[in-house]
Amino acid sequence: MPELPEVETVRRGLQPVLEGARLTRVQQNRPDLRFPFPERFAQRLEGAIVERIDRRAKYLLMVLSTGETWVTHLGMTGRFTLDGEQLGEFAEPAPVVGKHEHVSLCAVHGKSTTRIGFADARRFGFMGLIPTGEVESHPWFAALGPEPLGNRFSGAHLAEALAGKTQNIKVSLLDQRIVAGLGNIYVCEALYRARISPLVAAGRVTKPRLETLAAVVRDVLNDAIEAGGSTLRDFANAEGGQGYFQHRFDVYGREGKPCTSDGCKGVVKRTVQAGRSTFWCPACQKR
DNA sequence: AGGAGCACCTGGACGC
DNA sequence: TGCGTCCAGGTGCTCC
Repeated sequence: MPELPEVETVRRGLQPVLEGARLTRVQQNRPDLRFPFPERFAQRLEGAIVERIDRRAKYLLMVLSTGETWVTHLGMTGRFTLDGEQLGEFAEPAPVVGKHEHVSLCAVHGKSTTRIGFADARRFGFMGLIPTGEVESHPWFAALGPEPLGNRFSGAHLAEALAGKTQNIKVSLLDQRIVAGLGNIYVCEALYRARISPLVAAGRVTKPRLETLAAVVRDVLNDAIEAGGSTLRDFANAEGGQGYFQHRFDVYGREGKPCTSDGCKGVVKRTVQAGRSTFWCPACQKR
């Protein structure tokens, strides 16, 4: 399930193939994903050169020579494949490429051509084409909070954004207006590392603890990006597509298992908040 | 206005 | 084995 680190891993994997490449043979296989594709989507990509690939929160931004930016959100199960091979795989079985492939195209870079596929079984992903100068003001981006790995994200920012909030800290951190790009997994992991209870009201977390939280959010994301990088290297080195990477989490998905903290006798608990599973250690995360 | 709840979608896990 | 049920979850919508 792609969260920010997985999207960043995919970005880095696409970069050498797409940047500077001309898009050809673009094929769109259905009218919609989560939302309808833009009008004349394939025609507007055809022949364009990808100037660079950026990322904002969990969105990939392919900046095109045509003045438009091709925006892709991977949703839950969106994935790019290069020449039919999986890119940036995380703890999931190899996909059946083809069955759910909704977009395919070729990236021509000098004399080499790479076939790129986009598959998305659950179709929670979506794509857009936005004039490059209007990306920031587009509804998908206008209200987004700061990048958790950027300079604007800090304990002070959290203190300001969460002041007076009675909503619990777990659900608040999932709010993309407060910080953009955190999903369920890394919010659980970050709260665990910061020893903050997911149940506590966001506005009641003290400033020093928010400083810690901001720091561990960066750590947890950077660790995952690093792991993703090694996944990509393994993937590139692997013959026959072996070597899928099983990302390790301290609490996520570990209900009933012992807490991994030194000396803690706690057991990881699953609690549902706003319809989402929260995994946490009630012994370590007391307030 | 902020927050809660739900729709969207499919595959995998699990129980009988 | 096969069928039914539940669960995963990011975003955007509706409703209070």
